[in-house]
Amino acid sequence: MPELPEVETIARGLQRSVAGDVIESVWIGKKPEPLKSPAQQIARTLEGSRISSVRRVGKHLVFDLQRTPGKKERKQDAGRAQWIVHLGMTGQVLIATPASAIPPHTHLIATLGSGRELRFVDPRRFGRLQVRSDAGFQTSGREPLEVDLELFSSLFRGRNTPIKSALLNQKLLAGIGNIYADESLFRAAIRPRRRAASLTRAELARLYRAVRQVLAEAITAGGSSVSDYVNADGEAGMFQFAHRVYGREAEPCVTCGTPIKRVVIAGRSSHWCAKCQK
DNA sequence: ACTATTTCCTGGATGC
DNA sequence: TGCATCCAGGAAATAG
Repeated sequence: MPELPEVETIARGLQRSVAGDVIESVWIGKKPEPLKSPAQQIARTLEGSRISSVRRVGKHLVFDLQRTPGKKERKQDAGRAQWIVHLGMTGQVLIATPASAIPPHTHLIATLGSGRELRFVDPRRFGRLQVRSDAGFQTSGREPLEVDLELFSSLFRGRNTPIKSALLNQKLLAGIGNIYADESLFRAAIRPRRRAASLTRAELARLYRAVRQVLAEAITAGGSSVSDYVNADGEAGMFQFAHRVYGREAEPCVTCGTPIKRVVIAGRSSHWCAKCQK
């Protein structure tokens, strides 16, 4: 499941290998597509654009594009556009050669000036593609690795929802998904069902630290490959071997040996240690 | 204004 | 062995 560390890993790989390349042509599949913008508009925006950079915003991949400036566009956005990819559960953006077999559930192929292809593959079609004719894509949620403790704490003030749900809420923090929410709460020794507003200053400080630590370590490890996740070069990550609670139901806690519990919160499975987390 | 629940989607695992 | 059912979950939509 691509969350912040996985998307960051993909973005870095794409930035390294396709930034500066030009999208020459685009093929978009026929079926009901995982598109937020009309297919024609996506194709029109991508074709002929130079990829100036690829970066991550929350769980989104953002391709910054440079096009031949049109007359009607505002000066600051002259010729600028963006291609935004949300990978959902099973989405992949892969760099491939035209000769390599096209995997099932390939929804978009962008042929690059360098002769390679960028392919968007997504079996379950939870992913979403969109384009913009400016450079203004943003998320309302804050970047977990950029906020300070005070702002981080203020996001949870007055919220009666479980802290697990609050961590998953992309309008508060952008990029944390089920894996890193569970791992952060374990490291902070906080139970997932605790009401967000009930956390003490000390607990918020521990959670802040834990979130940053977990995300940073996961990025270093190239992300967690639990189901389909691979980076832009098709390689798996390693952080799944460092998970302390996620996916470890009934296995012994790495700290105290108590079997890890699993409960459903807000429709998501939550893994935690009843002895270590309060 | 918040919060909780439902829905979308398909491959892989499980059960009879 | 084969077929049906369940499960995974991000985020938008819907309900309360």
